[in-house]
Amino acid sequence: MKPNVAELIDKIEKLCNDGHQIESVSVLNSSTQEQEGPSSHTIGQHRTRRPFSVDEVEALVRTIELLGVGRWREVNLRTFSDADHMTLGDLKDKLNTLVHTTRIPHERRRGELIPQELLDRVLIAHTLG
DNA sequence: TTTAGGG
DNA sequence: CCCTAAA
Repeated sequence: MKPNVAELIDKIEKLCNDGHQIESVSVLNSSTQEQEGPSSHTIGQHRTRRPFSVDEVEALVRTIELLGVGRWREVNLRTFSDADHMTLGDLKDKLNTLVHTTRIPHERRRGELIPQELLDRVLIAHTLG
């Protein structure tokens, strides 16, 4: 039988984190603050790049599985409520890139649930590199 | 204001 | 990430 989500997530945490586990699906400002710095997200014509951490991707996919595709507003509130630098568009864009980088052929109409296949592939991708 | 797509 | 027509 193929490994379930819980196992994959657990494996990821052990490989990527140094012990900072997660409890629920919510954003955690772990040590993925990158090299930007506190004042990086300041003004400017455009926001600076902000790579999603593995935890953020995990939280995003899990929440989408729960609510369905297209409910970015809800996803944002449920999972990235405190992440001010996260916009609804960022969430939408992230799902698009994930689906494409993992090469998952799948119609993502509004309200449709993201298959666990996505989470699996995403986590595996992050695990193997 | 949020969705949904293209830029 | 940004821009923005539609809803």
